[in-house]
Amino acid sequence: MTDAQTRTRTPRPSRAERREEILSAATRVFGSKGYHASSLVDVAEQVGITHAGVLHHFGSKDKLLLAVLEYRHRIDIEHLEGKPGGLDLFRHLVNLNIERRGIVQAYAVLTGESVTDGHPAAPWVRNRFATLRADIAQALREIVDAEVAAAREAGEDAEPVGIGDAELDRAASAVIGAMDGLQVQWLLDPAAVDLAETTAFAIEAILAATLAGARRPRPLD
Amino acid sequence: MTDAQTRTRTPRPSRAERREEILSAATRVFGSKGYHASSLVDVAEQVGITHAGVLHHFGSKDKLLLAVLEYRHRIDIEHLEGKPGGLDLFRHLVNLNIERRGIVQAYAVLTGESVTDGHPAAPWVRNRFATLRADIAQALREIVDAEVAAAREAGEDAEPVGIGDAELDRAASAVIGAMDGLQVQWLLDPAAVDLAETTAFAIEAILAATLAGARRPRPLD
DNA sequence: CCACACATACTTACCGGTTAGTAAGGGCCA
DNA sequence: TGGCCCTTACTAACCGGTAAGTATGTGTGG
Repeated sequence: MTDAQTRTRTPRPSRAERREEILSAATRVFGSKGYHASSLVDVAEQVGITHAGVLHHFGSKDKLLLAVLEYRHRIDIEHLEGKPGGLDLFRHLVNLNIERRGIVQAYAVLTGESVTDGHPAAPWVRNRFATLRADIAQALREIVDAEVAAAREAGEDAEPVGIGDAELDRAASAVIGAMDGLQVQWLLDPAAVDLAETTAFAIEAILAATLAGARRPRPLD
Repeated sequence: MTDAQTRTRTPRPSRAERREEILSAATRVFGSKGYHASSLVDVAEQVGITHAGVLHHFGSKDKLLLAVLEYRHRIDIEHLEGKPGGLDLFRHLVNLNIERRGIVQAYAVLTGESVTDGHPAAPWVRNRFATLRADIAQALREIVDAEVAAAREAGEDAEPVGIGDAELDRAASAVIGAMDGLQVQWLLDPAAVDLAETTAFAIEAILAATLAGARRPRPLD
């Protein structure tokens, strides 16, 4: 009151700032130890408060987890800006994971944990997979359509039968699966797996197989 | 004492039988709830004893976990008998997972959980990945060699440059990753993913890309 | 065939520690 | 002064692990 410096001197974090601090800490803790193995005390002492202080902001541990997931999702789409389509989406996905090991670990741990019975993150993860599957299928559709159109324009003799939604969904699931599975291997043994290279290889392989299926009626079997 | 029925009436399970009962129950519990979220009481009451009885047989919760992993591994290789090589290995791997959802869940949960800091199952899972990677790389080697030899014999003009171990390891990692990642998606939403079909598709795609790489110097980039 | 010695399998009881969540009050800031 | 942030203090539950006692065997010597 006496002077104006109180305004910016020791700005006690506003509610929103404090919440972000807690969310950031919780992301770190949940990511490194998993949800069940983490405690509110772990999270709280990283922010410099007590675990009751955390509960003051988020009510319960489950609610904090969901807030963390939403928080990460919000960050992700902020970094994404204008959603890339087609091949750019895959380039983006490959690069995204290399940036920070912590983020990869958080996703891998929480995703793996979510398949346990009645896990609070299960609905969120399920929904995330569905969205991701749809986005990737859409990107694949763009690539396949462009490729088929190019082949047709070039006057190829192959019949451009196109490709159904089921095949695209299948390919999208395979892409997501390869990415997630490789992340786990990489986290456990970084020296044994080159994450970026192997992920790119797997995606290219699936993409090539999908394109092949778009031209021929059926590849093999 | 008065009669002889005491001898065979309630034949208390032998040590080996009891241990198997506990291991089976622990597999079920750890698989459905994860390791950290499970308690020895959970396991014990499925066998009809107390948690101290479980500790009598296995010493500690960590040792029980490791015993469960070894137990499952032993069952797996018993079912495998003479190790199949080449394409048979992949057929086996695809079919293995469809048999029982519980087993898939146990592997998925424990594998995902193992990437947390200092998890007791981490060394075991890491070693399992290494072994699996080597086995699959070997199977791929057989397939590629056979294919290249056939192409050469057919007098193709393509240069059969063969393929290096690094490429095989990369492909093997991709195969394992796709399998594991698809299992997680399937566990979370069985209606959204056809596990067998999508896994087969992914493996075929990676196999085709590997074979393509064995003929041409480099596919794309 | 039996009695005794011993080992095994388990139970009951308890320990120290940790958990999420609640209640109430203190202190800072407008 | 009044409201918000957070701490202190606490509860009830649960955890893995230990210790000690008990029932159920099983092997052995007479």
